[in-house]
Amino acid sequence: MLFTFKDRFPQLNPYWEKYTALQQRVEYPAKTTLLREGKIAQNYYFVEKGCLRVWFDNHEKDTTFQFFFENEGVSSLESFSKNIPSAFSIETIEPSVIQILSKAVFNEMLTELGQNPDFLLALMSISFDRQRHYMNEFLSRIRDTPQQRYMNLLAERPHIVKRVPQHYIASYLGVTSVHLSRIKNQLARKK
Amino acid sequence: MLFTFKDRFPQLNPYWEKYTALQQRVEYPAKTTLLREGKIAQNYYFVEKGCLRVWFDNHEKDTTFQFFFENEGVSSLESFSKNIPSAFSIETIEPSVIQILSKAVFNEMLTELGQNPDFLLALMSISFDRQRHYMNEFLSRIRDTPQQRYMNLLAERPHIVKRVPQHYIASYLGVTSVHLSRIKNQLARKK
DNA sequence: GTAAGACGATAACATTTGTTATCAAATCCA
DNA sequence: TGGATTTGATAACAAATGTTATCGTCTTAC
Repeated sequence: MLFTFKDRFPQLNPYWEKYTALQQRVEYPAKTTLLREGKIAQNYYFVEKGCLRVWFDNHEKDTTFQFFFENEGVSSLESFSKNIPSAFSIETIEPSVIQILSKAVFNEMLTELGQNPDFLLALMSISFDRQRHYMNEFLSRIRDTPQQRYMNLLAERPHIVKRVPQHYIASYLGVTSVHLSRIKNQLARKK
Repeated sequence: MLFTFKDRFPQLNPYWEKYTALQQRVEYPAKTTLLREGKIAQNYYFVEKGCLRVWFDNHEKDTTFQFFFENEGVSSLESFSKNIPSAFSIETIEPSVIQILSKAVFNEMLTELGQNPDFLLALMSISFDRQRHYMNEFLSRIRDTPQQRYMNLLAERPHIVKRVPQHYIASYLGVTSVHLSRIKNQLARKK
């Protein structure tokens, strides 16, 4: 699945710095697809400025399941490492500045660091964290009403609600944008 | 999460046989709780005869997310190995004969086999399989309508529909038993 | 600067699913 | 065996959510 590297394991930062130099820095306009569902991931993307969303095609509608902002990184780890088609797409929401780490550089990194226990432990830990993250995402979809999910988002990650257009929020909550409008209306009324 | 051992890795069966001897064999009536959500798992359960369901409390309702039949084994691996409260309950559906592997024996096993790469690889592989399994379960809940989920179940695991009471099937599909009746009615009509 | 498109609110209506209640059949158990 | 419980179907109604359409405002692109 997805993974995020930088600053999660400070002991790895020296290594990271070395490979940071090998990254490409690219500016993309809004709504640019970086990775298309069904394609094989070739890069790891690190957000310097702007924001991304990760989504999959759900019978013609789209289901967003994560947003990424400055200083967060993302790839389809499964696709990236096993050369299998990605289960989701990654695209920019705002015009964004992205640092790209290519698979070639990543593989070089793996070769060099693959024997380093810190590195392997970091990889595993990242992998487990992501598993837990997605498990909780999905559980929340089953347990909570869209309204509860929206209130959680407001309380815990208000920056998302501020920066992301409402129909993507709706797609993340699992409802239509019309219904999200209703939810906001109800909440405003209650106050 | 849950995990299943036996026969998935034939190369481990010799080891398994040894510990099989240390299992307890217990008969339980129907609807007996083996592990209660919130408690710390003390055992691994292997179904010799009968069937189990795994479920969690979802705002007073129950959400079933897996069934286990003969020759399948289950525990809350996270709870079991990290001594944290289990996220779900395990209970019998039919009167069942269960083989119990205690945590003490499991730990002994770990000590003895923890250096065996086959064993470690097997553990990791089992863990990844389960992750994928639950990911797909949850994805199916988001992507598919209850009717599609029911048809999948009929097509892919008809034994479940045959043996498990309908309200558990409904809880597994994520609908009320009343609605499952409606779904069955619609499907019958179409034929 | 202006036209086109994106975004968000709202209304009217449709569809899906839940809730409660009732009934009949099957099963359990004492 | 016979009463209690479980299981499953169905009806009537309620609640949640989707669909389509309209409108006003705000952005974006040229």
